Amino acid sequence: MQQKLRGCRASKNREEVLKVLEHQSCPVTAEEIYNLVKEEIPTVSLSTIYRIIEKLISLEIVNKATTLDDNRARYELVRETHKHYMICTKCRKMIPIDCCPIEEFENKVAVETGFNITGHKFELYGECKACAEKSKKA
Amino acid sequence: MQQKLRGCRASKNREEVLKVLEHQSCPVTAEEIYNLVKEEIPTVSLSTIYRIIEKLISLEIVNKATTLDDNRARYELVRETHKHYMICTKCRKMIPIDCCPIEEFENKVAVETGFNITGHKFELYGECKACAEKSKKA
DNA sequence: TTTGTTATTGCAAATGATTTGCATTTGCAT
DNA sequence: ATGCAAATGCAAATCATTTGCAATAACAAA
Repeated sequence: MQQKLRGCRASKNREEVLKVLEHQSCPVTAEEIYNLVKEEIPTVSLSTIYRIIEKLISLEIVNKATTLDDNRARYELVRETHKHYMICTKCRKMIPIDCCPIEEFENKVAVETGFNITGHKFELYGECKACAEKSKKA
Repeated sequence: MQQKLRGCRASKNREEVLKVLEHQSCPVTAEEIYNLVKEEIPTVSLSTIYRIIEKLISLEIVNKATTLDDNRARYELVRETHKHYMICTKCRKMIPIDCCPIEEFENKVAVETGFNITGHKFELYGECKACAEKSKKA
């Protein structure tokens, strides 16, 4: 991680944001990051979190993602293999999906359309097991 | 369209919103709808547009979509065959893609995970032809 | 270690999209 | 025509995110 931070000062806040992000298995909101960082550094402010995230995004260390009908952005570390998620429309839980059906499709579309494709976004929506149980009982 | 509107009153504003949406080939923002409706009904207010959209979504006549690092929601009519888009990261233009690689994948994931999948969202990002030309010249 | 430059920070206020309260108007069933 | 609930316009509220500014901290150079 560190080697990418050229031109930046190693602030305590940023170190802590990175530590928090490393422990996440699903994308988190700025406020969630804020609350987790605050446990270690109580004086941190939310705007600082936003500025750190902004910088990490510009360094391509962090990804921003928005989710259908949730109007807050979520962030996650850029990893070697990117992930997709199933999102429960009831409890909003995000469950990672292992594989990605898009990559080969991208090539096909690129050839057919001449569009220079650089990325994609893909999410599945539905009801998770736990919520399905609940609605059966009710 | 009309038959779905049970329990609702046929207001002029809603008729006009539906008419506007029928003429779109790509999802539009609330403000874009507002401006188009205002051409016919100058007294309409933006909050009314938001309320009409909300109702149309709950009736499953309209879909809401958010797009990568664009913080305004976009709306489109639910159609028999759903569409996906390529989005140019430079000019923000949305170009419809004909086919959908997700549907068969959905079934596979459903079986493997027990997740009851009801829908998905999928977008491609890249540079459109026009923007590619421009950056070559520069 | 001290010093100077500049990135980083906290705070409060600004912004932009969307939502809501409320009093008024309208559609439609009776 | 009458009454009631849905729909509306307006202004104010809300929520996530951004920004201005003055104070602080990191780090390179002396």
